[in-house]
Amino acid sequence: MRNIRKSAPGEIAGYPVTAQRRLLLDLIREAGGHIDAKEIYRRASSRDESISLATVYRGLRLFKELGLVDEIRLGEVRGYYEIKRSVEHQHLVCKRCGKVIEFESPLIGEMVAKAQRAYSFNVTKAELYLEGYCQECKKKDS
Amino acid sequence: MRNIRKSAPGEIAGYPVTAQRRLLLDLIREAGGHIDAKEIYRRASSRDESISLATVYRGLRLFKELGLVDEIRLGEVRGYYEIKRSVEHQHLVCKRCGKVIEFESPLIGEMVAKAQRAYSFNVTKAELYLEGYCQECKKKDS
DNA sequence: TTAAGTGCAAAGGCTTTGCAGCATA
DNA sequence: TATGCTGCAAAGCCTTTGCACTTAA
Repeated sequence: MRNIRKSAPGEIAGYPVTAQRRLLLDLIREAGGHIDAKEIYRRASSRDESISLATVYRGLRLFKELGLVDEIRLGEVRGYYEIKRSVEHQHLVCKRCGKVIEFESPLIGEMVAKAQRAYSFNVTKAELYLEGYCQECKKKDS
Repeated sequence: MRNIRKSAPGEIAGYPVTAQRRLLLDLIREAGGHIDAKEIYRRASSRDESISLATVYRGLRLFKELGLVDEIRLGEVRGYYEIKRSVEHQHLVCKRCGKVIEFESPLIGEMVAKAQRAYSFNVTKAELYLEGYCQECKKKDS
């Protein structure tokens, strides 16, 4: 983990705000939900032909370190990114059609509290991943 | 997903029980907790010099499909395997020392039930991943 | 001006696959 | 005996890195 600079102007605290970084953040914001590096690169390329995949990955790593985006995993595959939101949310994924539902649950907080007490941990991150079949896919399969 | 054969003798239902597969399953059992492909390969090689990494991966894929092992993710890294147990359990990982605590929580069941109702999903898998700092590492860092 | 970012291409990990030979059932 | 597993090596993905050039501050 590199040192993260404190205090700074611009949205990418302490780091140079380049056109590429601005573009990448915009794209992740516009994506609304989760998006992966390849898709970010594809969309970025249509606005800036010369942007490289390496820059996408370097940007994503920086944004993660700064807490601007979260890297999440859906199913077996990690490498999806989304803008960090104030409220933590969890993912429910359909194994057949790939639909992703985001939801919040107060029970998560309870579980974190329990685990902290039981194991004397200081919990900094909690992810719940649920997988199954959505209503339509249940029907289609039967 | 390949077709899984029904009804069969031996522990690897319907599939030939080869020496390699038996060895791999033994190793995963002996590991007790989570173990990754590389480490399985390393340990397997010491008992069977000629076993190949491809066989390890093919075995793991088969065991997963048959429900004999679970593939889990710890932190950013997926690719850990463990013998499937009857009771679902969750993981709590220390970001500093890497210690992994497994725990069970009845709240998971509640959350699954809630999600099923709220989104008409048929939930088949639930994973909770908690990350933070254990007691010792909290002390050391301060 | 100068530390830091960028593009390009090459390299790294991990995982999968094609193929010929071998083994289980 | 016949299906299917194995070892080997090559190929595939995704991600990172080295280097020379460019740019934000």
